[in-house]
Amino acid sequence: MLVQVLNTAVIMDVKVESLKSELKRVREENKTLRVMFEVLSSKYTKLESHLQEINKEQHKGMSSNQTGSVTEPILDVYKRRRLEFHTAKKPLQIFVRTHPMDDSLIVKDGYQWRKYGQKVTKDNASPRAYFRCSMAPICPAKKKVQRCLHDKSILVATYDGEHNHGALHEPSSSTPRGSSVANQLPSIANDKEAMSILALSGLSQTDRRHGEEVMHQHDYDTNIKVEEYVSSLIKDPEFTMSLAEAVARTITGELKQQDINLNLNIPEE
DNA sequence: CGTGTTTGACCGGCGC
DNA sequence: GCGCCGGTCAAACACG
Repeated sequence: MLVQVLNTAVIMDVKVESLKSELKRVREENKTLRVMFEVLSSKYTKLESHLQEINKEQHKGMSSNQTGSVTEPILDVYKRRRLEFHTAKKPLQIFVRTHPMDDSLIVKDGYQWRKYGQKVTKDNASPRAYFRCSMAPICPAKKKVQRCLHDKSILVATYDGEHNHGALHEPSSSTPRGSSVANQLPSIANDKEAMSILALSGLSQTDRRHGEEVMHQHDYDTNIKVEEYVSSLIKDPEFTMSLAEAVARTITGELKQQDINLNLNIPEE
């Protein structure tokens, strides 16, 4: 009799444990799906407004051009715009969050840069620093670094020209000069500061993990594409806002769940 | 002394 | 033509 009761208790314990782990798994999945949904709905809203804009333009075109010329179908216009967007030669911009107390204009990107000028521009009180690549004797690559107008802890690096040399400079054990920009050599793939680019946009833990996986590939071209994509997302206030809301909701949701767990006496991980 | 930074001067494009 | 402004040059300076 006693043995039977004990057996039942053990079976119940096992069931409770499996249910707890299942609950944990579902909670994690739910969290991920919620963030994904927010991202998707944000993109959908943006696309919808974009489509409306195109429709308006097409109506304008039809009313101003009613002499019988063939108007471009909406989808063709959209395809053409996408093509224009992707082929447009705009300078690459990356955003790097630095320590608030750090007032240097140093962006660690794996290349060796020599500063050749500094200017205060009209649109931004923070000075803009000009750098040239010093890894190769005649490398045409240049970059400009300036603090963000709205957030002084963010550095905006604008890249011009392409490097005419291949491999990135590996971190050197020797440190020739303390304050030199040339000492900023660590590869972007291993640089936590570079990863803060991702943190800027308020991405979910899942997205950050994905970002880290991508950034750990030792392929600079891929890194540049990721940075381009991330910086375009950062520049989109709608995306940032909806993500911030999603994260806030996730956090409040978790707090509520903790309350439920306390009431049910379920331990939180 | 070599290498990199700082900073005022200079140059060229652009708008009026 | 003129003035503004961003980008570059180069002499002076700093540092190890």
